[in-house]
Amino acid sequence: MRMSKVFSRTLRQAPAGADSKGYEYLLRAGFIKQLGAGIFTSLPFGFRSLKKIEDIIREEMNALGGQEMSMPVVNPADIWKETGRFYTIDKELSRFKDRVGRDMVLAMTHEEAVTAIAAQEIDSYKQMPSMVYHIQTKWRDDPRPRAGLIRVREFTMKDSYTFDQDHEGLEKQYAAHYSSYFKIFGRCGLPVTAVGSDSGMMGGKVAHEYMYLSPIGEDSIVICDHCGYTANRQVAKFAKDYYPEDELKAMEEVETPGTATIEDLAAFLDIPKRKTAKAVFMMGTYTNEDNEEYEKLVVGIVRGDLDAEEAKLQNTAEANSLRTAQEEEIRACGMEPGYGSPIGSRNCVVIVDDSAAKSANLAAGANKPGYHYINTNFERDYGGIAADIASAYEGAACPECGKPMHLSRGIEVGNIFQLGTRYSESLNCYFQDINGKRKPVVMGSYGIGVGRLLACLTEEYHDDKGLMLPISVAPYQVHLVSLIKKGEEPEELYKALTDAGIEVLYDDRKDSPGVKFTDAELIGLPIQITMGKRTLEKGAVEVKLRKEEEKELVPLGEIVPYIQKSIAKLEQEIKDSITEETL
RNA sequence: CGGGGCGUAGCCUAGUGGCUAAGGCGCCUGCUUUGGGAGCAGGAGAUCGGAGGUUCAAGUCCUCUCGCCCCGACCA
Repeated sequence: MRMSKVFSRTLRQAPAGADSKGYEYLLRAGFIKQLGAGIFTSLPFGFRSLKKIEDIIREEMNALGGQEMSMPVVNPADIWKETGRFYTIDKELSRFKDRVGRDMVLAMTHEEAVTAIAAQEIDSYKQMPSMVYHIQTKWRDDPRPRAGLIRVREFTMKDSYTFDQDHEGLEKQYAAHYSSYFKIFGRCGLPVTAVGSDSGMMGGKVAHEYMYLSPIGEDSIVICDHCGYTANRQVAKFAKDYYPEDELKAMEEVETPGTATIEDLAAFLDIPKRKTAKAVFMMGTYTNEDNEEYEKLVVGIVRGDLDAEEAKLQNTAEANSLRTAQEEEIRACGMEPGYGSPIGSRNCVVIVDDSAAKSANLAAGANKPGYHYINTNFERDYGGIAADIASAYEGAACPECGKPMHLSRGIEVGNIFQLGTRYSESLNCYFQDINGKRKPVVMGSYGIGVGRLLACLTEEYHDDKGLMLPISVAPYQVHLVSLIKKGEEPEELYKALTDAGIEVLYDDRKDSPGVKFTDAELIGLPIQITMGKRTLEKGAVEVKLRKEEEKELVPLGEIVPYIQKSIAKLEQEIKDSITEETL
């Protein structure tokens, strides 16, 4: 490709709003262009990188026996109604009506579509195990897109789906994906950590997320350096201390003026925070049998020294979603904000973290401003579901080995879910087993955000001059900078390299050397060749790797094999860095 | 959905009631220049996001509206 013909242009200044370096360089180097909030065009450079990522994914999916296909972005709403997600997912799912008034949705994922198709294709155990995938556009009307390609509304996702006759088969395909994903991210050069995760709207039980650790990440993940336990904070377990006591003391109301927070209460009563119980009030959205939505107050109780984890609370409460409750809503259920506890409450779901359930004689709100009870005890004084709803914190004890864990920020670039039979049952995707028995197909679902992966790579691979993407995903392999005004040498070299199958971006522009060098660093192709009068007189060109400072003088006659060797070496470095990971 | 910020040429910005909206980068033409974002000369490019209003006069003030960014809520 000739720089003089490239459709996009490089920018000297970052457009306003480019808040991270990776995003800034993607814009400045002309990889992407924003069209609306969370809506981006991939310009030719960006498109080439994305295609390379897709090809890596494609190869690895094919290696697992996946069959590529393509499912439609627009789905009839019926199938989404059958699985219930038409009703349980909020505005993130865009709905519209076609010309005759039929409900339609823009697919934000394809469990419904793939299951509906599989229901027609699969009817025998002999057809499984089976796996299909596609790399396709998704639309999710996220309330707040941000950080360039990290969180967008329209994006490309690889999603694969597995079909098995039993759970054992699913586990095999799941484990195969688990390893395959490490290979994919490894081949792209992206370091990732797999963490146990919340299955969220997907349903199902087992799920992992692949996290690129970065301070700009929006997820908090918990890591035990000692034994390797990792989990998204939304589901992270940790070893809790309990404080049972032999004697359950009598509950007693005490006046505690101005103690609406746990800190104030503990100080006022002169007790440690762990001797108190904290209440969080959320409004949960539920769906009844007629698919009508209704709200119910969800009360989470955790011991005062811990915090509640909303995702855990939502899962335990089996709510579609949670939002912070307003004061009137709390009072309507017989509780008092700031002085609240489930004692005497009504019409609400009470979830009690085991930290509070298994600790005795805690101080809790008396549901009356300025008053608390002391010596409250779960089951004696109030009921509810005992579960783990506490949030893991920096230094919390590992649930596996007991050593302190730490928190990190991460960006989710991929996820894998064991769906089970949730979708096959609701969409009637059944098969006959070897005994002729009808059973629902056991499914798995596996995603990778292609654009987000590129965004993470640009966060990982840049310096103060621009991008430096790994050769496996860079838009071209070689940047040929010509400083020659007259003569056919640059054209000949460009042709020789291209003829040898090397991907070359050839800067044939009339601009000054400074402009060309700066652009070459900004775009950051892995290998840079400079052809100038200075070295051409000696019959040589200069070769430099983007990530290194040293320049090499290479005679023109040897340049093609030299570059081929450099490419092979860079590719080998990536291969060598890939570690095998198994579940 | 709550809070904050910003919309002036492809990009960055100035202009805070008064003459024909200013500058830098980029772009076009010509000449010169060519190993680190060149120089000179000439030129094109803006219904100042949109609508309404106040005023003798609005990019500037007011109202509404649309869009974008950030924080929070939310989210695979």
